[in-house]
Amino acid sequence: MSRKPNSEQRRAQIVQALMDTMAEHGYEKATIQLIARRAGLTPGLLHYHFHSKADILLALVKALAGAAQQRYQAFAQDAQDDGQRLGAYIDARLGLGEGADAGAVAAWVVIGAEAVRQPEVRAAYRHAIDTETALLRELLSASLAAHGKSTANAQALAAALLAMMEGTFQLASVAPAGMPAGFAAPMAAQLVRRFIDAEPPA
Amino acid sequence: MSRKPNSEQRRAQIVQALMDTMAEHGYEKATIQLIARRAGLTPGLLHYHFHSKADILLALVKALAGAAQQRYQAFAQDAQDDGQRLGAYIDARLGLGEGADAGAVAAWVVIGAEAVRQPEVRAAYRHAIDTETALLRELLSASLAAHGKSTANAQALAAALLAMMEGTFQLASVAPAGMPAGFAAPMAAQLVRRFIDAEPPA
Amino acid sequence: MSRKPNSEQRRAQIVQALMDTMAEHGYEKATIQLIARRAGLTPGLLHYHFHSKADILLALVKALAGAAQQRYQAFAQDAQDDGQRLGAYIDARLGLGEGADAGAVAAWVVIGAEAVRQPEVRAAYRHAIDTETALLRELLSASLAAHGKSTANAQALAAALLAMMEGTFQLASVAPAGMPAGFAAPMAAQLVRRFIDAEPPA
Amino acid sequence: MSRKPNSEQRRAQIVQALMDTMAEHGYEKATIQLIARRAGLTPGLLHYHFHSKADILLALVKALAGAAQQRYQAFAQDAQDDGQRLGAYIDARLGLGEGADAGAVAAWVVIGAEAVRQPEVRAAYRHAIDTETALLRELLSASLAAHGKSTANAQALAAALLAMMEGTFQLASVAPAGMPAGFAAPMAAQLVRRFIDAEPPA
DNA sequence: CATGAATGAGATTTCATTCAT
DNA sequence: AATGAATGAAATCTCATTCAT
Repeated sequence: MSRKPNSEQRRAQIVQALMDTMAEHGYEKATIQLIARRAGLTPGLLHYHFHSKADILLALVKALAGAAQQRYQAFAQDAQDDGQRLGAYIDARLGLGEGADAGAVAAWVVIGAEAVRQPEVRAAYRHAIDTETALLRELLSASLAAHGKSTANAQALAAALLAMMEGTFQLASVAPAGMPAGFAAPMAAQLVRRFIDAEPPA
Repeated sequence: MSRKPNSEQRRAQIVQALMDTMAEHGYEKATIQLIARRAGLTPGLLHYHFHSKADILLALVKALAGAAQQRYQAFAQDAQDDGQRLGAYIDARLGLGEGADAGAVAAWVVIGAEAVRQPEVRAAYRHAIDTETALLRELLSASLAAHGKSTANAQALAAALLAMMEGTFQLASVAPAGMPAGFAAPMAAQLVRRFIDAEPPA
Repeated sequence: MSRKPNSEQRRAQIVQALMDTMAEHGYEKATIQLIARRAGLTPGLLHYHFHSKADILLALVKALAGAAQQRYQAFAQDAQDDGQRLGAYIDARLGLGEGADAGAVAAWVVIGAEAVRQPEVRAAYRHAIDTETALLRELLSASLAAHGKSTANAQALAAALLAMMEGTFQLASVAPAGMPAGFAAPMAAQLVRRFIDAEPPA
Repeated sequence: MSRKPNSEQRRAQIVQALMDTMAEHGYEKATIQLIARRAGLTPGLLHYHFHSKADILLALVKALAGAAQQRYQAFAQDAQDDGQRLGAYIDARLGLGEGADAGAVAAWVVIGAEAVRQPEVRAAYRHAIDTETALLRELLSASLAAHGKSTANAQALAAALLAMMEGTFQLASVAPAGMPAGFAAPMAAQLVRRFIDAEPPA
């Protein structure tokens, strides 16, 4: 009798098409026409499933943040101690393993710039950053404590590490020359390890 | 008795207005009308002094890169050894001292995203990054050598440090909550110092 | 054992939903989606029961005209003479009694403007107006005759009175400040009575 | 050197074109394209001089209200007493003399319906109505007083008369059959005169 | 140098209508 | 009867760029 809803798939399809298009053209030049064409849909249908283009962007921000969380969960599954969990986190974010996606990274960079001007994007971006910072601080605090070190600098170290990650995404997207692919994760891990080793005891 | 040409002053005025406007609205929404209004000029005059809007953006990229160089020079003026020069660099980039400019930082973030899609912006952005990397590698190599350490990792460390800086700009522009203002420079310095201390000898 | 067709009920439901939506959003902005939502139906179903949106509008015009007729019939039921019938008419149109409906009035105003451009709406609107005029002229003629007055001006007086009613709907919908609620009917009645009293004898 | 501004003429030209187009097609179907074509301009230019289509409509409301005021002033110029001023007012609004404009009347009807749904139009419409009501009440009070009558009903009478005018515009635009052209003004004048004559003394 | 009106291409968005289920 | 996804035409609005003055 009634038609079977397929909105969820369609929405995911559209969000994915925005990501791909944005990675190539930026947000403004990722026109509804282009996104629709890439998704194999008509422009009108995009506005049937999303109120506005900005709404698709918000859905993408949430999708990327969620995917990052899942990626860490997958990487951390077999971790046995705090040090391994921290390593898993760094690998999940900076490593080249399964699921690394240059398009997603480029889209994330573009989102970071859109967050400068779109309040709603900024809020979603901040929420993702805050969640990451909290997780990272937790991991760092655990590692510091496991080595009998003070955790006073855990927050600042988390922020610095997160900044390094965001910056790595930026440089990887635009100026990949400087650092050989795959060096980011080990270097970040080493910086953290040496920092922790040199911390004063608790 | 010719009238004194004021082109250079006008161009600088326009570039500055683009920077201010971009920091608030992003690049695409920084319309010629808005830029002109902010500069106290008329739309037509902008195209008299610049061939296109993209040209103003390129001029801005170069202006910001040049200003960063100058800021380092000023900070390094009184440095007495390699360690102090490295500290001066970090302070010039991440410190809160004179000349720190939230607008310039936000504009730089937006430029980073435009570099994803505009080849000419990407080239100018890469050139700035490459110049920075070379300078930073030089400073790190000198510091490593001064401590009798191997300089093999200088390039990778330079890249990581640069990434941290770019990421700090991003987070400062959009999600300033995580790290207290002014903590970025000391934390970066400490990460570098401990890394160097732990490096094996040359 | 056939299922009972519910078309008539559905049609009435849809027409009512158009009226409510129009009173708030006007005709053009009363989209099929909005009307359907207000009726608790789906967009597709509206086109199952009506060929087009314009058709729903025509049905509404007729429904409102018919309701006005019924309202007069109900008010005039107990009238004993021509003067009471005329008073019943004025009360039915301008009074605040049972069945007065701000939404219907606002929708009628919107219909009046649509009649400016849609020939079919104009025809239906005119038909309603002509019917009203004829009835009103009849009532006025009877009252004039009952007072031994000439009925020569009955038509013009009917037109003036009808104009006052349409204008009252307009002002009540948009600028209700000027006249206190409930004053329209007595004032109209008084204007008519004094006009009739001052008419020359037949 | 600089270009001579012509915005005022252009704006007036555009407002006039909206009025003509609206009188024929209503507001929604008076597209920017149609208005531009009627004005002999390009669509882009309309948005250069007006922020939005709604802004053109607001300018039209004000222009029509202002024109009505001027028309009364012109008609009342030679009036010698209160009765003549009142007559001048009725003629200015309902008469067929110089400056009567079927297009303006139809546009005003459409504006009245737009006022139902657009708050800014409603505000401008109300302001015009309030101004008219105040003027009319003043004229009626003066006439009543001049005849030694109570002015207690001046406000209600003014409202009724204004409603009659608005309704006459409506019927003239859509259902001109009922009342012969030119009968509205005398009938309105007569209704008022007989009402005043029958009022109790002050 | 400077002005600001003008253009035109292209973007987002709306929406009545259709139709497979 | 009913659903709701899908379409495509058309609307408003934006904006870099041009150009007469």
